[in-house]
Amino acid sequence: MRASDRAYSALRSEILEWHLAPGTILGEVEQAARLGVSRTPVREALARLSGDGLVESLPGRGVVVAEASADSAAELFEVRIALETQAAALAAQRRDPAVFEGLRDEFAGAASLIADPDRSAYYDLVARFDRAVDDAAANTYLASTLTGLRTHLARLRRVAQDNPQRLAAAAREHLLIVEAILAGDVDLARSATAVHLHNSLATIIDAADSGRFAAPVSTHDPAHQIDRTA
Amino acid sequence: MRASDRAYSALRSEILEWHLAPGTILGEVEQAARLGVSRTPVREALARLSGDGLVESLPGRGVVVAEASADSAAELFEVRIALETQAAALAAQRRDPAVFEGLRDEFAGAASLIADPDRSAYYDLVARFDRAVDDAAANTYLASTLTGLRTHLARLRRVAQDNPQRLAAAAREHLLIVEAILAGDVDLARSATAVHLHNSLATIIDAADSGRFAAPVSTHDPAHQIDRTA
DNA sequence: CTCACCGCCTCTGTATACATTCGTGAGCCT
DNA sequence: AGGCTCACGAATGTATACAGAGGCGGTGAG
Repeated sequence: MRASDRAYSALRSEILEWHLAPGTILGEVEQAARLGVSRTPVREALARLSGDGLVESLPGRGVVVAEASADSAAELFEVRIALETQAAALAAQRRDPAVFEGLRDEFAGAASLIADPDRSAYYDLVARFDRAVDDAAANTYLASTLTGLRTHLARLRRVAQDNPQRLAAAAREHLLIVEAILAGDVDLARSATAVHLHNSLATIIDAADSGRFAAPVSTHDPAHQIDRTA
Repeated sequence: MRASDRAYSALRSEILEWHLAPGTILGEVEQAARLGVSRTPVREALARLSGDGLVESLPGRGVVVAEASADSAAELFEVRIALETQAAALAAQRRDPAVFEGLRDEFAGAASLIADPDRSAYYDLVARFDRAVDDAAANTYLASTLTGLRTHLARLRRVAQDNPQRLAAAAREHLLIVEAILAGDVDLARSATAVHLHNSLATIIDAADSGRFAAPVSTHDPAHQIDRTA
């Protein structure tokens, strides 16, 4: 694997998992030393992250980790609802029934996945659902744009933890979307997706309002963290 | 201006203007020599172009200019319609009337701009309209995504030349969108945008079907050296 | 004590040298 | 004659050296 890929992956997951807090300055030399590569791959990684919108390159201040707020979540969902509903509608027209029959059964039995304190199995199911919709929609622009948006979503979800009740409701909403796609019901696929995303956003806004938004998680060596309180 | 910015701008316009045909291999050394910079800024430019989706980096074959077909135009518009309608709807809610009153008058008198064989004034008006909608929608994700999509559109428009009748119709469609936004009519703004984009795509598909899509490829013009004094 | 100016110093931006990998072509073997 | 293998070469990927610009701190003056 290329050093630039490793640098990109490392920085990307650290940002998504809030090990690197918004506002953190990512100096090339510092990151190169920390990641054990030279400045060149770090530069390439930072350029890719900038393209993803995960970092901003401020003139004079270098590259900093982008902000993530409840406001930006609302903006994100204004775009995401428009695109996911379109993707669901296209998927309802073009889907391969076999794939979504499998997903229907999985979402129908998702309760056991949610019961597991480690929810990675459930999130994995959702990820497979997203990919199935993207594949069925058969639109590269749509898929790549949605992938970018979901990246930002993953960053927000980290702080606005879903509670079990919400996850159970989300599973039912997903089930309805899958059934609509299976039935080839374009309008219902669109509406069910809009409802699901509306509720998801409401959950995030709710978490933000109750103050669960501000706590960045850091399991990393504090020596590598930059003090933002100064 | 940085050398990497110059390299990016130069390559970007050459791709958009079809001076670099789809499938052209962009070797780092070759481009560095041609543009008069070293490989480092060229690498950064190619990385940004790859993020824009204007080039693809094939493993082993290097970086090649991305394809552009009528099929990809259809895909592009599936996304673009979803987002532009959303942007128009948001703009109708949040617009500053003064800006759109000015645009309304300009589109109402656009006939003279279209009559001009050099249509850059008209295209400039459309670009200002797009920016005004983006500003009014007040959504950074939406704006940046649309900017990316419009980049690809500009590449397609180059080969599917709009005819004067189509441009006149487009100006009327734009006028209706502006009026809807001014009136704060969310549904009409959405619908009028959908109609406009539907017609735009139809024009492109039509151009493709009548063979006007093929190859306006110019020869390799060494005069495209970038101006280093700028 | 505060503000402004100057200088240092670190940072980014660029160029270039080096290594590694992959494609291509030729030659040999089957 | 065709296919496989090896070697050469050119390309990318990486590291590092160098230059310029900008920020920050120190010092001096008001």
